[in-house]
This record gives sequence, C-alpha cells and structure tokens, in this order.
Amino acid sequence: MTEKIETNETTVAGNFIRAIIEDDLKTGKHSQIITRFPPEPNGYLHVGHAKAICHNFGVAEDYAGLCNLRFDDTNPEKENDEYVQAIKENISWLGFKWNGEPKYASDYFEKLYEFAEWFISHDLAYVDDLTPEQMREYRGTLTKAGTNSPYRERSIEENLDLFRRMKAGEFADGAKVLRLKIDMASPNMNLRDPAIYRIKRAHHIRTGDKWVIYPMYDYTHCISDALEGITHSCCSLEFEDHRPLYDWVVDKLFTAGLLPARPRQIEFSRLELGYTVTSKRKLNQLVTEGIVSGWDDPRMPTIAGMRRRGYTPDGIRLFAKRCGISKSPNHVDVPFLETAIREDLENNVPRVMAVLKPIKVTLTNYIDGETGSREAGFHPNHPEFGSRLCELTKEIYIDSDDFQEIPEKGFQRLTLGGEVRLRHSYVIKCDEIIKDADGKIIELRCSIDSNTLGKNPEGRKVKGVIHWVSCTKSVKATVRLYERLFTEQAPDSVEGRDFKEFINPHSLETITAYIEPAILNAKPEDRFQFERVGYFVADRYDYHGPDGELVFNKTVGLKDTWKK
RNA sequence: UGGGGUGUCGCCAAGUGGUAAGGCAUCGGAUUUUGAUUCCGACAUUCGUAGGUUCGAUCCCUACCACCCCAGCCA
Repeated sequence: MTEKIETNETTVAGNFIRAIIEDDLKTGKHSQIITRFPPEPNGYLHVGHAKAICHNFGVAEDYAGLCNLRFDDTNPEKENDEYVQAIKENISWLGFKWNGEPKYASDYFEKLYEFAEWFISHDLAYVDDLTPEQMREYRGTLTKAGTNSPYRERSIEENLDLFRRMKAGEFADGAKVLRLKIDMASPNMNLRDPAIYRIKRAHHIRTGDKWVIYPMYDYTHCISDALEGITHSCCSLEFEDHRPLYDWVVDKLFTAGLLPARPRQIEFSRLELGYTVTSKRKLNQLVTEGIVSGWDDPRMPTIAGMRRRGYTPDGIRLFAKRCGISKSPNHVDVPFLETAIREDLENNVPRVMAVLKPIKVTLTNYIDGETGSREAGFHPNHPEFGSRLCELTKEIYIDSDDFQEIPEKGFQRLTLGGEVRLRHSYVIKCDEIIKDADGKIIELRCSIDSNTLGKNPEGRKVKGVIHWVSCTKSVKATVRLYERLFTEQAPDSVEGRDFKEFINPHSLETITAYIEPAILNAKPEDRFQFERVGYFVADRYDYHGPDGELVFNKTVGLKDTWKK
C-alpha cells in the first residue's frame, strides 16, 4: 500500500524519486537512505543548485536519512578553495546540515588508484598513448562505431608498469591516459573506452602536488558514492547516458567484493530560470568582465546573489518545493520565484514608509504642536513587531507616482483638487501646484482635514491611501533598484548571438530615498517592507554608504494589480 | 539514417485501466487607512498526433510528430 501523499502545500508533492525511496524503504532494500550533494568547487552555486540542494537534503530530512556534502574536486585546474567556502556557507544559509564533515572526492584518491590497478589487473583498463585528436577519430561518431586503439591490447604487465610510471611522473602532461576497456562499438558514446585518468601537473586544493594523475568524473563519482554508502544518487538528466557506465564500474568492483554498496543513480531535469543564465562558465564571465560586481551581485542568480538581494532561505525553499521534481523540461519564470519570496516576507518583515521619488508637499494648515500624529504598528497582523510614531510635519515628501495633475482613468491617488489619505495620518486635499520655470512640479500645497486622524471623513469616502515621510524627520538612504539582468528570456540560446548582447542596461539604478527614522538602527540583512512599494534589505556588506547613510537593496516589488 | 530522454491548462506538476489533484498566473466578488495581504468563487469533456486492444485508455499496443541530451585527457 503506497501511502498517499497529501496534495496541499503543507506537505511536499509526490514525485517519482520519493516514490522510489518510499518503495525501497518499504521493501527493506534500505533501512536508511543516504543522498549526497556533489558540487564541483569551480564556481558559486546558483538557483539550479538550490533546487538540487533542497531536493537532496530535503529528501534525507523527510525520510530520516542523511545527506553528504561531497566536493567533486577531480579537476584541480578549475577548482579553488574560495568556492569551497562559499558553497558551505550557501548550504548552511539555506538551512541544511550535511552528514558529518564535508567530504571530498580527493579523500578517495588512494582508493581510486588501487581500484584502477585492479581494473588493469583484470584486463579491464589500459594505458593509451593516443593524442586527444587521434582519440576523437578512433571514437567514431554518433552513427559510426569507433575502432580500437592500437594500444588496447597491451599486456597487463605493461599496462601496470605504464600506469605506475604515469603516477610517478615519468610522462609529460597529456602524454597518456588510462582508459576502461568496454566497447568501442557501443551505441552509447560513454561506453567507448572512457578515459578515467589523465596526467596533469596542477596544484590541487587538498592534495597539493602529491598527484600528477587525476581520476575523472565518471570513474570517481560512482565509486565515491559507493564508498559513502549513498543509496540514491540524484543528478541531472544529462547524466542519464552515463548511468550504464556508473553501473558498469560499480558492478565490477562490487562483485569483486571491493565496494560496500551499490548506489542507484536517478536523474531529474534541471531548473531553467527565465531571463538569466545559469552556466558557471557564463556567470564567471559576468564576474571577471566586470559586468556585475561579483558572484554575489544582487542581480546574479547565485545563492550568494539572491541572499544579497534579500531573498530568504524559506522563500527559496518554498520556490523549490513548488517547482517539484520531474524529468520533463521545466522553464520557470522569475515571477514564480518572486511570489515565493514575497510570500515568506509578507508575514515576517516589519513595514515602514519610504519615499523613493520625492515631491515636496506643504501642509498649509498644519499647526505645530496642535496637529496630531499617530502611533502605528510595524505590521498590521503582528502587534508583537511593535510600533512607532508616524510623526507628521508641515513639510512632507510623497512619491511623485502618487500625484497626477490630470488623473488618468481609475487613478485613486492625489490629484489637483482631490483628496487622499496619508497612510497612518490625515486625509489631505491638494489645493495648489507649484511649478518651476520649465513647468516641472516642485511642490504641492495641500490642506489637512483635521477631523480624519484615526477616523473616516464625514459624508464622503476617500479611497486612495498614499505613503509619505516627514521632510525633517526622515533619513536619507541609498536605495538600489534592480531589474532583470537580461532582456531576453533565454539569453544563451539565441542563434548566432552572444548572451552578453542581451545585458539589460537598466538592471541597476541607484537613488536616494527618504525613509522613516524608525529604520535608523537597521542592521545588515535586516529586511523591511516599504509600504506600497516592495521589500528591501539592508545590504549585507556596504550597508553604510560614503556619507554614512544606510544602503538598501530592492528585493522584490509588491504585487501591483493597478497596471497602466 | 546511432543511443538515451521528454511531451497532462499560460507556467510548474500529480495521477495511471474506471472516467483529469494541487500550486503559480488569470478572471470575478467581499473585506481593507498598503490598488498589498486575507477571504470566497470561476478556471483542461481533456492528457503531442493517428490508429488499435478494451464495456471503458491520459494510463496497454503500434506508427508517427516535436523538443532536449551524448562524439572533453570537463563535471
């Protein structure tokens, strides 16, 4: 009997991998599951990795299992410790705990080497002298079988001797490789005698200069999984073709009694987010070419970037949960992510008023010491968030978007001769517009209806409510507004064009805003809703600008059903 | 013209021989000192196409179509 998974959002939607796991648990194939997240430390993690993290760690949590963090550090030329540190931080920040100490594929280099000699000894691997170009020719094509390398029939003794000398550093980089002896005529290219060791004199982040030969992914990954007792090794779809190789290596070693377990590789489709790129190579390019300020630029789809943008771990996890796991191609639009973020922020963040594009308003009948102000809660549904005084003064700022001299149809904000409610304060009426020589509005003169503080005006309804800030009591802050980094839905798949041609020139705008004094004690990463505008976060690093002013990043705007 | 995958509402995504969950979006309507939130309600006679098996098919069979991945000494 399969336990029916509830379909509402309080639990995770069923997916085919969970079905497999539940079955394995039920049949007793496994008493505890162990998954793993195996990043290569050659760049920062992005939103696609976040989905994989949520899946691998999430499944382990849900079924009382474990999830290992294992760095796939088999290509020293590209890997570096900065990435290792960033990856660990990202995973922790998302709220996941890996099993024991972080693991490294390089922890198994010794073992991997022994196994390689075992493969040679059993006539299942050989040293090949072919150049990369020659190898490509011998490999054949998708429709044509490959041909055996002339070195394929070397004796076991010679292969062993050669391989040991490869390890000893007797040959130049790239001079030889060790290949598995499988089938050069296989319709699956991965089985055409894959190379599993190459000579490469590169300094490794963990093993230093100890090795001059390094094992390759296909050989390393499956053995590492098996050594760690991984039960379910989930990866993306492009590795589906590698599964026969994964199983081939594991089976040989397992059958020989050299491996404790036989993990199962299961593939699912990777996440495609619109209007961005998620290839590490391309993200790296954006960083090194200075198109963004770094891997953690708030416009980047990296976990570090999303964090700096103000996205929350719970929001990202909700997003991943909503995306689900399947094998069908899934192109998700950014608003889907943003909705999840907003939803998390909605109930967890205090609200204040901020004016981003100020127009000065003079309240002509304001009387100092007589005109009142209200105490207002930081969240309408959470009194425990506390409150502050929204102190009105004779001169205030409102957002220029909230005034139209000649209102368009349906406009509910301030107009000449019209009334509007100042949030947490009085209803005011605009009596006069002051313009400069160019006809630009520089000031509005409005009058307060003194009988509307905390109560509705008599005899009429005032529908519009706008936010405001005192000219004298508010504080200046730098606010960074972001838009999508690319103007194209799929910037990296437009034929004949480079993805960088679609960089959005307006993806960052920095402005000065006026905010209630209540945010003065904001700390890095403190989040707020600027009422009627959106969610903002105090920048994690430079939360004080050059003049000591606070610096906020726009996380995401409020949903706006008033479209123009 | 090789191999491996995928095709269920605009976007994700369950389901699996018994007559299409859910989320997001959208559209109504209610409440609202945020055009936000919240709340109600609507939203696939149809599951890539065409045949077949069956009392009955999205689920089984056959053929076809579309798209993705694979020819690194990358992962």
